[in-house]
Amino acid sequence: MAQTRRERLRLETIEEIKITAWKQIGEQGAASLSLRAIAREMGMTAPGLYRYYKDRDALVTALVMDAFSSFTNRLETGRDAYPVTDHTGRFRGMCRAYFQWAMENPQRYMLLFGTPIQGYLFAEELGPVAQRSFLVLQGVIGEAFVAGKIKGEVVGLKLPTSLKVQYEALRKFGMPYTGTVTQLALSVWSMIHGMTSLYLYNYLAGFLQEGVGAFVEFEIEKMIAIIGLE
Amino acid sequence: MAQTRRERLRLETIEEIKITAWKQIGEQGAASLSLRAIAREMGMTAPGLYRYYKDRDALVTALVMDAFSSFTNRLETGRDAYPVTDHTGRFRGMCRAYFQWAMENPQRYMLLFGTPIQGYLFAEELGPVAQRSFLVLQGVIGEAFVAGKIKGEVVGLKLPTSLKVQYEALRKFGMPYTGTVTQLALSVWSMIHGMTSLYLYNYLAGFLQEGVGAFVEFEIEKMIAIIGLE
DNA sequence: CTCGAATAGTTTACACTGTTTACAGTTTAT
DNA sequence: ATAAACTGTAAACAGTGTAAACTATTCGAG
Repeated sequence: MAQTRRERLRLETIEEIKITAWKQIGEQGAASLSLRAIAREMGMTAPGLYRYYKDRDALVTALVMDAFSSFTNRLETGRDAYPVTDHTGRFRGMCRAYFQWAMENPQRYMLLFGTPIQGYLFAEELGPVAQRSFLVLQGVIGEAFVAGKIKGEVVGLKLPTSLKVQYEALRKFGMPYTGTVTQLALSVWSMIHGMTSLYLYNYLAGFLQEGVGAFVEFEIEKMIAIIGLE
Repeated sequence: MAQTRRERLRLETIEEIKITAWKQIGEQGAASLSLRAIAREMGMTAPGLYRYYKDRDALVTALVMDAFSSFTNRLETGRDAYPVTDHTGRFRGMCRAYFQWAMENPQRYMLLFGTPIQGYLFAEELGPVAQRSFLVLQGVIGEAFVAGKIKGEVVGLKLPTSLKVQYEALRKFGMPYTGTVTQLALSVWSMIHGMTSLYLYNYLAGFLQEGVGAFVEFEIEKMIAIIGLE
């Protein structure tokens, strides 16, 4: 017997807690997430939740992990809409997926990449999950690089030795690509994240009413041109 | 008599509240800013603070405004370390100032560009102050453009009409530069903000221990090269 | 200088929050 | 059937922001 009745109920409750939490985050933002409100909506008392999560931070960590895998899955889906040989398409698909996921899940994105909530410190177990999403980006660029499809002048720009040293050190810990690729990936990530978060925090609203999509599209094409993706 | 005794004390108290608030934000982060804690440290009771700020949000707004002007001043100082004819220098100086200010005032930066705290909605009176900091960036690029010192191919990339239309509409509201300049400025802002916030939120720590400075420097030079600043 | 008004601050109170402890009820395994 | 494990509640503690009532101080005008 794989699963007793109680175990099943337990998993369902854990799920219901998270669903209720996301619902409230969607309605009122991540910062005002309240255990008591969750319990209230679930028809139970607040201390009961402590049977499922050690404390508020543990719940937040679980939410962040779920959000990260949803996010990463979306990046992969966007990438895989194009064949493995179409490096430009895969890059474009992934970038679009990034921004679209953020637009559809603004609160979730802020939870991942915004100011840590209420003294919430990045939990230990979160590292690997967070890196997985970066690996998608790095992979797209890395595979293009390996295939010789990155022909922009940026490749020529010599990395300062201080950076090269650090990136090379990472290779001994399993980093699969060269320093140039890592630098490019971090650069692209910064750009996409910058556009996304400026948009989500309403700093672009004064300049672009409905044209944010066009702005992002344009900048994606610019990145492709700069990298020299083929 | 320019200022009565009571008026002087009042201004001093307002100042002391803000100083105390910044002290606590620096120690424990912006999210856990507490009126009661501020009052406690000042040797008074919490409701007393309401004589000076309508509520917690009003205090936050005041803090954000102060932070913005400190930030903007720093950008201007960084820019003005180079003569008006040295557009590249001014751009570089401003970018460096941006990142350095954020590194020295991480909590302040997060307050400006991070997730809005506790249902705190961007206050009305904040718009102009926020835009002033963007105008510095736009001005540096705009002046270079006017002087014909932007010779990169990006200038050639044709803006989609949907974007062009929006930027041109802004010109009737006092926007001093062309659409190309605005697009470039928004792009550069996205990049710097992206690097800065990824760094501040510790997402770069896994890749770059002490080398963040080198990373940012490198990307600044890349932007200069891409824009074709001379 | 005196008196009424404005201001500054305290006390008290309310409605929230996360969390702990002690206890009761239910389910499971032996 | 019984003991152990688990799930939940009730009560309580220490925080929080904020409102109302009240007191003490300071100010400007007569």
